[in-house]
Amino acid sequence: MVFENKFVQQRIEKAQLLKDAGFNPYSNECKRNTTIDKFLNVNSDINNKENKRDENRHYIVSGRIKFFRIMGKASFIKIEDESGMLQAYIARDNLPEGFYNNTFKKNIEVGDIVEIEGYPFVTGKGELSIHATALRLLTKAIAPLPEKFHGVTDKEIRYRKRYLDLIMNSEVRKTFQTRSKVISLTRRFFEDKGFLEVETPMMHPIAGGANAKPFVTHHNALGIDRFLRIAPELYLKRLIVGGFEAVFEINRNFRNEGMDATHNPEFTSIEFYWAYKTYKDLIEITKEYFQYLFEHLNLPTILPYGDMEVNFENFTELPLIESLTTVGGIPSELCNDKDSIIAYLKSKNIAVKPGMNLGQLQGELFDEFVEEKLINPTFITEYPVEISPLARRSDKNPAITERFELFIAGREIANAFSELNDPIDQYERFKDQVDAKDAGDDEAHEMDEDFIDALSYGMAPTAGQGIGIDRLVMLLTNEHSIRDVLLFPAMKPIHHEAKTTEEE
RNA sequence: GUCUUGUUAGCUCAGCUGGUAGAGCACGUCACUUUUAAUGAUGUGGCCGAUGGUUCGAAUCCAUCACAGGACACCA
Repeated sequence: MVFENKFVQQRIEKAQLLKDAGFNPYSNECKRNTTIDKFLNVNSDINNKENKRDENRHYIVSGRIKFFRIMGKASFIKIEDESGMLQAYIARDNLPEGFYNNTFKKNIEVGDIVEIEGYPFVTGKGELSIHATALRLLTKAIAPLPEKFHGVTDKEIRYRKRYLDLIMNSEVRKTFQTRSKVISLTRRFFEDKGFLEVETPMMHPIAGGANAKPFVTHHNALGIDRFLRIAPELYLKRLIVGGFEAVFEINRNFRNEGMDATHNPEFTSIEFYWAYKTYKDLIEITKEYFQYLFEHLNLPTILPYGDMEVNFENFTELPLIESLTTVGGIPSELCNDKDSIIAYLKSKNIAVKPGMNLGQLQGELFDEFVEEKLINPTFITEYPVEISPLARRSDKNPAITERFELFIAGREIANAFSELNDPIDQYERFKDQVDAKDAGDDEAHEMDEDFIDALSYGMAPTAGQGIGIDRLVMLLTNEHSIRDVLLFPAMKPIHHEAKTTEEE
């Protein structure tokens, strides 16, 4: 039963008593004329006034009751709206006859949403408050709020019932306000640079653009399966072929993989593609982008993240192979020899999968010995071609690609490269991926013939980049779980008894 | 996927080597017209995550399962 809890029952009764007394427990008549933060700002001068009050000022504020202190014939309550918290002084003799004793004290309680009419004054203890001349119930809460001091701390409740988390933990709202700002600033930044925001399909006939397992869904009318997209990349590049020169898309990707502190099955990224540019230009625009974000979010350029301090004034570039030695401390002579790397990894007790090529092994060295040491923003460049199936080869050295990944606080934040636009090279690389897939790699790419077709019409030299928005927000808000920057993170369903027995 | 730690009242938490459940907040009743987690008095409130087992007896011991947190593996 949904409403069987005794506290809920009690509150439903109170709602009925209010209804019987002529008060609609779900009234729609809102007369609010100011928000709480405005009230507090506008009336900050009250403390200097005679009697510390001004009965000529008249306000109506609304909010949820968070504290309720009855002191006999008068009470203090605190109400909270989106902008802040305000104390109200509710005295019997300032309210209609009988309202205080019969209605307010008996049937109004913590959790209810009310509207308070009155004038500003400062209490004996010095708190700017509203002196109520009227109080109206707007919404009766029939579920009791969690404990007023500790609030909700249980992560499971906080994620499953985010609304409760938001009611009880106002700093959580700030995280999501920051997230929202990051997204709108990102949109504005790229629009101001002349990029066009586009929307490409989320249901793909072939899941491409990344190495990941897709979700499968079904189109009934066509009788065919579709994949939820794992990346928008291949569609955005088709648009560059079509003649758009700067496009971006901010939206969700879906990957059918494990969940942990940095992975949610659906996550938000921005990908942008820029014709007649190279990854060098992307390094510059990325620096500019971070500067823009920090400026508009008012963040300090030396940003704390956990135990770390990240200096955002100091972006550096470092070729991957060089980083193995200078950051990872790996002897440089073994970094270009397969067998030496395998021996080195084994000597460090790291399992090496059979059949890895040189590029993959270098990537392995980087992941093991370098990545977590890159605290200040670092563009790692010159990725081996074997681990960059969609990136353009360097003209000087065909074994490496014109690519970078940006690392901050020991984590990858962005991935970018000059795009491969040679259709025959792309075809060969897809074929290698198909072979890998046949050999059991279920994250390898499939052959996307239409994409090859598109490239064969000619794609202007283009640079493209992806940034994981969730992880970026984690970094900027000093959060350490992706679930704390997602309003409704993915959670397993709770199996009820009846359902479990049914399944067995 | 593996390991590990949790799950007790609406919420935050106690509960010893097995003997039939405890606090604070909230809620009910009473007192109190300037409180700040208001205070004082008093009372109600529990299928101890689920299922099985051991035992005369299980919140407590064992097994399985569910969910969550953390770590590792994979990945963005």
